[in-house]
Amino acid sequence: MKRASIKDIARLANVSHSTVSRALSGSPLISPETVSRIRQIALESGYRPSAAARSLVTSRTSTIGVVVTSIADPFAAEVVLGIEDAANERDYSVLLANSNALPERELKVVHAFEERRVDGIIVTSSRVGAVYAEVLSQARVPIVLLNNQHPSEFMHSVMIDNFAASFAATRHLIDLGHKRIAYIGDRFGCQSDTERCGGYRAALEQAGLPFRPEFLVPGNGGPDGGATAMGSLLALPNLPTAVFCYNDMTAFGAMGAASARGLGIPSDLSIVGFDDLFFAQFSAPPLTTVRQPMRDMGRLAVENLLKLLAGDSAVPNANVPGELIVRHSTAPPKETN
Amino acid sequence: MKRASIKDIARLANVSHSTVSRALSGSPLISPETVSRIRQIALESGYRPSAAARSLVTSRTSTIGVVVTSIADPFAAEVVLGIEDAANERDYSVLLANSNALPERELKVVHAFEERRVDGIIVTSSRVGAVYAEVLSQARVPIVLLNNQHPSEFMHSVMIDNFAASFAATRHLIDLGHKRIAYIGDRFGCQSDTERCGGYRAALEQAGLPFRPEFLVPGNGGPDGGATAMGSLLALPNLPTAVFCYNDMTAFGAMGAASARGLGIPSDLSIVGFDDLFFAQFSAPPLTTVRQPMRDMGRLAVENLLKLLAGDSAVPNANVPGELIVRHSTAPPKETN
DNA sequence: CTGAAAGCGCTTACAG
DNA sequence: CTGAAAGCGCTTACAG
Repeated sequence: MKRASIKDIARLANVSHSTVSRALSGSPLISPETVSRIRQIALESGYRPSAAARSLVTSRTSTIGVVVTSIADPFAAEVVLGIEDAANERDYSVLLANSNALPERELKVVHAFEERRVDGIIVTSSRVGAVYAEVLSQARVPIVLLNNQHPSEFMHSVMIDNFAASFAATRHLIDLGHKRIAYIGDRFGCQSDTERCGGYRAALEQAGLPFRPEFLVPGNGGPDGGATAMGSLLALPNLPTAVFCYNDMTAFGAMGAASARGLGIPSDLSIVGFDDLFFAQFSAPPLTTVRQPMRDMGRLAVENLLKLLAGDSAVPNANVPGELIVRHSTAPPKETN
Repeated sequence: MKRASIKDIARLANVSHSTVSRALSGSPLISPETVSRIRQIALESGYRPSAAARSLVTSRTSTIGVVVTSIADPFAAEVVLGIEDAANERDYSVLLANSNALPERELKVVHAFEERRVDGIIVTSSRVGAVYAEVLSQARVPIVLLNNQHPSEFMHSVMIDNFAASFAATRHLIDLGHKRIAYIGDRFGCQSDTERCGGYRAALEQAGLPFRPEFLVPGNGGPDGGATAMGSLLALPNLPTAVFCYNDMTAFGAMGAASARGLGIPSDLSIVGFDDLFFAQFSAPPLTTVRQPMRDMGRLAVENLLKLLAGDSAVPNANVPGELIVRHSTAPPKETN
């Protein structure tokens, strides 16, 4: 049994399908009685307007495309929750796609979004390089990048304030009395990493602490990278007493590696993460970290996207502050040297 | 600048738009030269077919709707990753919606899916009651429930084998020498909970161990529920030496509460979870748990949905085996009593 | 207040 | 092998 169309309703109501269309869309032209009669019939017949037919004429789909590297990444998941909530409130739907960081997938995803004529696109914490930026802009719709480098003036962005948050995280360690503080980063060259590292170095400098190149080691954003990086830090002749990590995942891996070598956290080594994933409160020990308001950032991304869609030409890029959450992975250093 | 349509290509190629349509869709009717000429022009003009226009005539959208309670739930996120991967491989897109366990959201989501004419729907680990089942079936498309009760014969389901997996988990504790084993469940009445509890009791019975009603306490699927439940367990005059938890989240909360009261895990108390979330390896201590192949279950859900869509009337409900993963939250009990 | 007509961008019988 | 025509389910000027 096919779905009822506007024509079916028209027949039942003895009016033209134009009238049905108007009545259902709340046009003030139609008489109140006609409207309620038509609405009643539509309700009874389980009528649902066809979004496809409507968007064919309005050339809007009320859907937004969201690309994440992987929805299984807890950061992305929280952001997407915020996106979907905000979208839903405004009667937008979200088309979700994982790029898996594969260029061919990224391409395919954008094609799918183009064919489905999404009204706008949000890209979350992927590494949007120049090539992908080019591909994305072919979709000719507003694009909001979340925690991404913003390579082009055509793309709006929502970013955590990496510099200030990292400064505060490092400052926390310094205030505790640490003088030998290391930084485990992401893969080299990613903008967030550069900015977080910048905040770390600025805090060191402001406190008059020397910057030691051997205390700066790259990771890969995951626990394995954190573990490996911690390994090379622990091979140093002079160990750090504290480590600021690019993100929580990195910190989890780093803590695991340090514990495995018999170091107590925070007694021997303090650790700070970045993100405040849900699990940061359950790690061993609960992690001191910088909270990113992930859901709010997701919401903000859709709000700004919608403004862009509405033709607002002056939507400023958003810079969102982080918040230091002190838990049990940080403490004063053992000996004051 | 508007997107090129089939008519624009037709004009450029000096053919009718019917020919363009056929050439682009690979119809064998069109001569090879014409096909490649048209394809070339389409490529140059950045042509993308309009999914809306196509689905208006084919009445298929190549879109599947996915409802989760919350995408921020790591279980749901892993499942959705599997769903999206499998869908993408078959050139389907996924429309994602969070119900937040709110009836009005559930209703709205289904309406959105209906208007967008999704080809099928997957509902993940929500509590699909009779009312929602009714609402869902109004969409008149195939529905696959993942780890949900299957209230109607019209809905296909993919389920973890709760009974066997819980039996194995409890059996592991028994083999370790535990005789006083508690179970922290989900909210009362959920089917997964009933089945997991069933496996627990069957293992007890098979080992000749008495079932103690006071060792059976409900949670709520989250860490807070696990913590509360652990609290009431620890108030008992005779403590259990091991606790099997409904899921990992519950176990995390339970472990936290036990540790907070000075109990060593696993020295004083063994804990087993269910799910094997990514973080189970990073908890304090790393959690012994039952692994659900979440991504594969997601993939299976779309495979079966697509079979249903293809008109296959005999797609059997899937029962997926879990796998016990032994980590460090379980050990033999202290004193053999 | 209501209707007839055109058109959004496709696919697909029906003719040739 | 190709084209003209109809139609999918809507919205929206244009008339009345």
